[in-house]
Amino acid sequence: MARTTGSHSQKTGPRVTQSAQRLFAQYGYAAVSMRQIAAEVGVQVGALYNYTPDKQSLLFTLMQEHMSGLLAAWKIHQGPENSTALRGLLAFVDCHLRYHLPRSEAVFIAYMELRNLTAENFDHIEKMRKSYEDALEAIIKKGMATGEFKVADSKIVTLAIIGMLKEVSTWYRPDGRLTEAALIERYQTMACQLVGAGAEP
Amino acid sequence: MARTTGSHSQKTGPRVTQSAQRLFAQYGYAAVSMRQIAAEVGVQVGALYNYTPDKQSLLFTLMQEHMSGLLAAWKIHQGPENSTALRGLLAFVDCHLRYHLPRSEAVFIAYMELRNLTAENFDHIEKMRKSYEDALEAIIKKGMATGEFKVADSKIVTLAIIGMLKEVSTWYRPDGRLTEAALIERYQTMACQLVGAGAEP
DNA sequence: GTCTATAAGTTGATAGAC
DNA sequence: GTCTATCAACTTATAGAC
Repeated sequence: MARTTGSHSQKTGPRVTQSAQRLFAQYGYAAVSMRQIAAEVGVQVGALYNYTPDKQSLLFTLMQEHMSGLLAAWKIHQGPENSTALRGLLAFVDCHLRYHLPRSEAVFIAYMELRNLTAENFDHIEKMRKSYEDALEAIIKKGMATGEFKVADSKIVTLAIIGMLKEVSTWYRPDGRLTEAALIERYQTMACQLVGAGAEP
Repeated sequence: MARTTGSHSQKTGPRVTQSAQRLFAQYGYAAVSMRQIAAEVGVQVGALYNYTPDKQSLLFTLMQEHMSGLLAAWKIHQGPENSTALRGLLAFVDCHLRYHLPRSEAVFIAYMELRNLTAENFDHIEKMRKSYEDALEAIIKKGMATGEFKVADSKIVTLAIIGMLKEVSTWYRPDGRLTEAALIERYQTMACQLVGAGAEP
């Protein structure tokens, strides 16, 4: 299994992705050069093109995998179809925060770099974002139908909850005042207040 | 009052600012070149430097004026010191949305371009942002003290309300389904729900 | 105040040696 | 798989003519 001198293909690939993620999150896609990424990985710039066809693909892959992971997490986490809307809402808040809080770099990129995607890459990501939003709105509408929730406008409340949850990623630190569990509980309470649901079960 | 050929100083200055604002909002600070701004203004690149010492100042001025305007708007809008916390909260939501909704470009820049500020420029803007956040938290704490609000954690609720309000700027369009007044009312209601206040007065 | 020309450096991406 | 060398195009900012 002798390899060519200097071959590290089992390691360099992931390192390229990780370095791109870190640098894009810190400085922004447009402000980061391929040479900076190469330096972070520890190779020369030409070597990067063994792992990505171009800079744009690096960004798209990061965002696409982040959103796929989020939708997959929700699919697993949402539980049975016949549960109550209240349980669905609590699960959504729980799932959202558990997925986002340990992924601050990917979250930052996902929200900040949409405009640096090419048109077709943007459409792809936007569809995924929309389907996530729709998952929450479906819960709200269900709760309105069953009478569990008292909501004037499902669209506005959906966006308000999403906004409230997104904001957490801008300040949360793992070593902060609140544990993750305590934080989730507070946001579950606030989500319930926004939909006019009594308390937690 | 004869002017030098090609002199348009009374017009070019504002146009530089406006063009920078539009382009930074659309493509991001790092992705926009001074040549692009010049082209949008309708001058050659050298002429821009009659109006700004450098590109960074263009960004800083835009953000600084946006935040100054916001704080000034709140100073006017907040009303008498001895009013109720509930009135204060309603005024805050009203003021926030009325200021932000017609300024989508400046809002976008203010939230997206913080990391492209130099360290000292960032500190300056961050202080202003913090004082705005503090204004809301003061209202929440007052309501907790008077018993108007039932809130477990003033910091978290402050951030949740800010997050909910910020999110509006990502989708609001003046020609949308809801009038500005109707929108404000819905967000006032949701803010009241988050602080555990009864209804609007 | 605006222009053109220029400085000095960076960019994304490719070709070919090893 | 990685390197070096290279490309053409682009970057911010300045100098000096008009």
